[in-house]
Amino acid sequence: MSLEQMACNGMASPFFPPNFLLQMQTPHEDHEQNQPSSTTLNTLLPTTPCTTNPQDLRGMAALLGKRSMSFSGIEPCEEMTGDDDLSDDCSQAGEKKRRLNMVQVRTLEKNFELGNKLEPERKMQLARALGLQPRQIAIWFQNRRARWKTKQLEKDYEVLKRQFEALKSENDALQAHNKKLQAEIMALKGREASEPTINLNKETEGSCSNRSENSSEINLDISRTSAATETSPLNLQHGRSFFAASVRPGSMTQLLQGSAKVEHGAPEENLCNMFCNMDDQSAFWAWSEQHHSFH
DNA sequence: TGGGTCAACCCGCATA
DNA sequence: TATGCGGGTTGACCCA
Repeated sequence: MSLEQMACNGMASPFFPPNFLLQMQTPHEDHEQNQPSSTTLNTLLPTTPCTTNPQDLRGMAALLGKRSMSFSGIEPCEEMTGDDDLSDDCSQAGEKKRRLNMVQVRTLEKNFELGNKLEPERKMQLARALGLQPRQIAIWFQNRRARWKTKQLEKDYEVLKRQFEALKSENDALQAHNKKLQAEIMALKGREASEPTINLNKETEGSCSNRSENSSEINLDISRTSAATETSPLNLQHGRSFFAASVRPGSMTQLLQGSAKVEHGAPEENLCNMFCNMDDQSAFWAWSEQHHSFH
């Protein structure tokens, strides 16, 4: 006999004491546990809940939670009456979906907090304690993980959006400062042209060129720089080098390191990809705009 | 009545 | 090969 069959028949698990799950619940929940649980309800309700119209059970189900759910939980096989067609997991074929009651959901949530992966023993124990099929427990954990991931993605997106907007405003300020410096250079060049007698000695030229190489945000090739600036402030040919040079040293690393810590590594990887592959900026902007009304 | 939520299912993939 | 998981989807249910 398999574990699932044992749970299906309401047999005790060989791995955990019978009060394993109750021990994990808070006193508050113990109080609620005094309310009729799905298991104790079995003795209060007709012994054929699966064949009873769910609408008739809503009044009783309302006792279990704020929302008036239909009575939940597929009862153990031994509770089934007659020789209704049963699927492999003891549930009735064509049965209507029923929401889990508040006690079941709370217990499952507590267990999810303990660990979002479901070991077979825990699954069987939960199934037995909550009067659900082991498959229902597994499905609930799968769906719960999916919901958690969705929430996490929403959080990551919000963090990323704030960081991007901060970075963009910083970039705008630097662009403005760059333009101002270029204007000053233009003025100096104009003055230099009007005074051709001034000669720069070789030492000065060398230091000047070195400086221009080291501080790449000031490009003395005015024609090229201004053209690039006019067409697009973030023209990637020049914009990227400008971007890399103008952002404070390590600020990008800090930005990425400061992103939301998540258990799965993918979002952090995506962060890197997003910033490292900024060639397709139009796509990034479109995505950003598209997801603006995420909430 | 349309949209949101959730249990349940299906399919492909990874792994022991 | 059995099992579990993730992603996507379906259908029941609830609510404004």
